[in-house]
Amino acid sequence: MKLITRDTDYAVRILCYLSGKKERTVVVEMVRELKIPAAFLRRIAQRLSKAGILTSAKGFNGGFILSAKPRDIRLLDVAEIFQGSFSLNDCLFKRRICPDRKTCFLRRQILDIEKYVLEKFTSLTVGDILAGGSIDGQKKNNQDRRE
Amino acid sequence: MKLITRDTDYAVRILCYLSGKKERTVVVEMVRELKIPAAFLRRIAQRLSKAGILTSAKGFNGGFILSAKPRDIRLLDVAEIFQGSFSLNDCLFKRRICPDRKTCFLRRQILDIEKYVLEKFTSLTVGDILAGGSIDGQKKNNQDRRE
DNA sequence: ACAAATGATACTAATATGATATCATTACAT
DNA sequence: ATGTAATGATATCATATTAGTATCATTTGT
Ligand code: FES
Ligand code: FES
Repeated sequence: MKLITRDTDYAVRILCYLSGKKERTVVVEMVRELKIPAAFLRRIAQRLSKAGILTSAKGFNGGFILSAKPRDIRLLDVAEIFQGSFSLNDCLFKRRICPDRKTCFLRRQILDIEKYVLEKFTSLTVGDILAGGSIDGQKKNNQDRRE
Repeated sequence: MKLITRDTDYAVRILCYLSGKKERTVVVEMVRELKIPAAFLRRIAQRLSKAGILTSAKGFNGGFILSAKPRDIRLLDVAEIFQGSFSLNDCLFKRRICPDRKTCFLRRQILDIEKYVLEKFTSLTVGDILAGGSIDGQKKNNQDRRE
């Protein structure tokens, strides 16, 4: 089971890479550095752009650039582009099988987990990922708190 | 995204239903009550049986019965039968893309979530689900604690 | 021997994920 | 204005996972 799908994964990489850039960056360059299949990377960049996370420019000096600072790009927003909204309890009502969803204990537990994931993914930003990767430590507090 | 797949979901229902039975119960009866497609329900019961969670008997007075008390059947064990082991961070190493997994902050976060889910699913038993569904309240404490 | 049950297993269908390919559009440079 | 370098939009294909079906073999009580 995957919490993060490949597209999201690639998207995060792309965003991390672009965090180090001040100017627009072209797909071929990203491909060179990130080793992601070109056509796929392009489509991902396009979706990020459409979602407003990247800003793009066509034509000669075109390319992609972050629309916001790394620490203002939340993992949740990125993940939702590719994986839809995070709702973990598709479990039952969809097909109306659970006898009584109001009192369903299992459902409450899953909602709890969902809440936890949501909090993590909301507080986690591209900036955090970058900082955690190189600097390490100290960054732990802002997500060690639930509710 | 689903944390619990349909098979697991059905399995839990089956287990809950069988919790109310002292004698072996036959597939057709479960189908009648649970409205799960017969062939599918049967296959699920068989897998539960193979995993030792149900005990089965062939032939005339055959059927399925719980192998243990409801409160000793953990959701984790059930889920793992149908969904494999719970590891949420398939994210990267599989294809060796993440530059440095030792310091990867994102990975640490996902491991955190994984741990949380594992704890919930380990402490949650069929007994809890039953109790939560009918009695309500009071049962909350044993899973409101992480780590 | 027969009927009632599960055991084992192979198959099909639908959906989600991962990846590719192609044509349209824009923008700069000459 | 024309060519080229870029992204935009979209259609298609491939693979994996999930959901569900079908069938034959085996066991057991009467
Ligand atoms: S409502 Fe989801 S398991 Fe009961
Ligand atoms: S190791 Fe999984 S995101 Fe870096």
